[in-house]
Amino acid sequence: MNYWLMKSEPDAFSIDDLVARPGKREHWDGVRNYQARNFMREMKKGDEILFYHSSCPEPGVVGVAKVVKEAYPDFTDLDPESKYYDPKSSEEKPRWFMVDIQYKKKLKRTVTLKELKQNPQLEGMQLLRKGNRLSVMPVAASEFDAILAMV
DNA sequence: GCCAACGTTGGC
DNA sequence: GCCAACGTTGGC
Repeated sequence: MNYWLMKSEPDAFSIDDLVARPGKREHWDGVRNYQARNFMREMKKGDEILFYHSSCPEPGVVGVAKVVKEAYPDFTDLDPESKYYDPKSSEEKPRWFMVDIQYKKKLKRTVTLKELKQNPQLEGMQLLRKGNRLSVMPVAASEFDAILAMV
């Protein structure tokens, strides 16, 4: 099994929004970065995901989800009304992909970015690299465990 | 709101 | 293929 981290702005879609969805699952649409897309295509059913809140008063890891459907075309890129519309995508040659994720748990409290930076076990974590802007990225099993142990 | 650090685009 | 200009992300 592999581990991942996915960022979401809680104003747009929070861990609580995931809980409120039917079946506590949701398709992760709107990723428009090739590296992030490629990571999503590597995801396997059952992989676990750290749910991260970004661009908010307290950025950090807030919960865990799992992959319940592997990568398939992100249909929002075909919809001219969508803000994720991409005229260069087509049904025959989809450009963007998404996965479905399902809620697993919410942490008792947010493990903040600040704390992550202070944990020596997490040195080298991709999230903490300077200038990192990826919204989807791999997490080492040891990092995943270390973060959950911080709660 | 600022700004660093990217990624993308497009002219050449 | 280079690179300047531009747009976006995301912490602060």
